[in-house]
Amino acid sequence: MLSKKTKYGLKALIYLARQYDKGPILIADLAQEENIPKKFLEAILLALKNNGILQSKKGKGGGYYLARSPKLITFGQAIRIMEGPLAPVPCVSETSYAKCTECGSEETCGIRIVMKDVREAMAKILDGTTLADVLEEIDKAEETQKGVLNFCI
Amino acid sequence: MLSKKTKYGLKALIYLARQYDKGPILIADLAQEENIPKKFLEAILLALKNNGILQSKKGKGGGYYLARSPKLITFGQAIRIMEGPLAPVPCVSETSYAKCTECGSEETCGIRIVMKDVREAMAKILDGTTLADVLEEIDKAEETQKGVLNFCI
DNA sequence: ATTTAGCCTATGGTTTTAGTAGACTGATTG
DNA sequence: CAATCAGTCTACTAAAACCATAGGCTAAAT
Repeated sequence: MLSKKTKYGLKALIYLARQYDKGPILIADLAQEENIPKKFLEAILLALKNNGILQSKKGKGGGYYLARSPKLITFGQAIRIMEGPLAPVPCVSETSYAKCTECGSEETCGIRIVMKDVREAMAKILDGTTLADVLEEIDKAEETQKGVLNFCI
Repeated sequence: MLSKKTKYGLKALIYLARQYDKGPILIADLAQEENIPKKFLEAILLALKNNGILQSKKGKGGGYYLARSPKLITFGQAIRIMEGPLAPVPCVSETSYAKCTECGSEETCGIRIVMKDVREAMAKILDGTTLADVLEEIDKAEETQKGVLNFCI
């Protein structure tokens, strides 16, 4: 399960993606708009900044904004920053491999064999989905919803 | 990341699958063989028993054994018992759905749209992989390893 | 110089994880 | 029947992770 931190972070990124090229957004506004504790959000955005996803401007007219186009930021990148590696076990992680403590031979570990597939399936989706993709999917879903609504009326 | 509890549990299940129809296995033996703290393993096996994956016999000649054929026990079943739902967010869980706290409209939530795909991909693998499958894959991997070894000699 | 708004450090509460201890119960066997 | 064996139950603890909150510091704009 994703932590609240990660969910907050993803919500913030989607919000910022929608406001892309509209200049810096205040933490306070973002927090209020998305119902996220302001101080907690500060820490999250800072982490995303320190990892190159966001940029910030201090002082009046300041705020946070995406470091690059929504087309170039993926869910995978963001989740790894906030939640850690995607891999269910460290020994199948591409981005931060580590030997499993007392897991005899790596090649013949049943857990590893299965989890390798799981990691790959997750990575394929999360590294293949950009913020721009998500905005598009949200818009599509909203259109569908509107259709349902009209149908009901 | 899988918890140690889950890894221990999976290891135990694979071990018991290999010993299937060889009668009950002692917790103590399993713990020693797989390097798992005995008391911790006790609790794990009990949970797996209470959820219908394992059965046990008390007294002399007792121990634990699979409740049914390794072909009928999947990784998905076991992981859900020890780790909880596969879904990254509760609102896409098939086995224990729950509304996400303050996630406005479910249909148009960007996080949900993506995580629905992730859950499906994971479930497809984990619910499609039985203990019997894993044993087979391990054997295959061991054959390959032996080949590598012979080649080196 | 003052205000604005992000940055940094510290702290606290709650929950989960990992593990331990010890008494209890049910089954077997001599 | 009693001794022994082996799983079951209750309780507890230490450490880590998670979810925040408080308050002062620093950089930028006017």
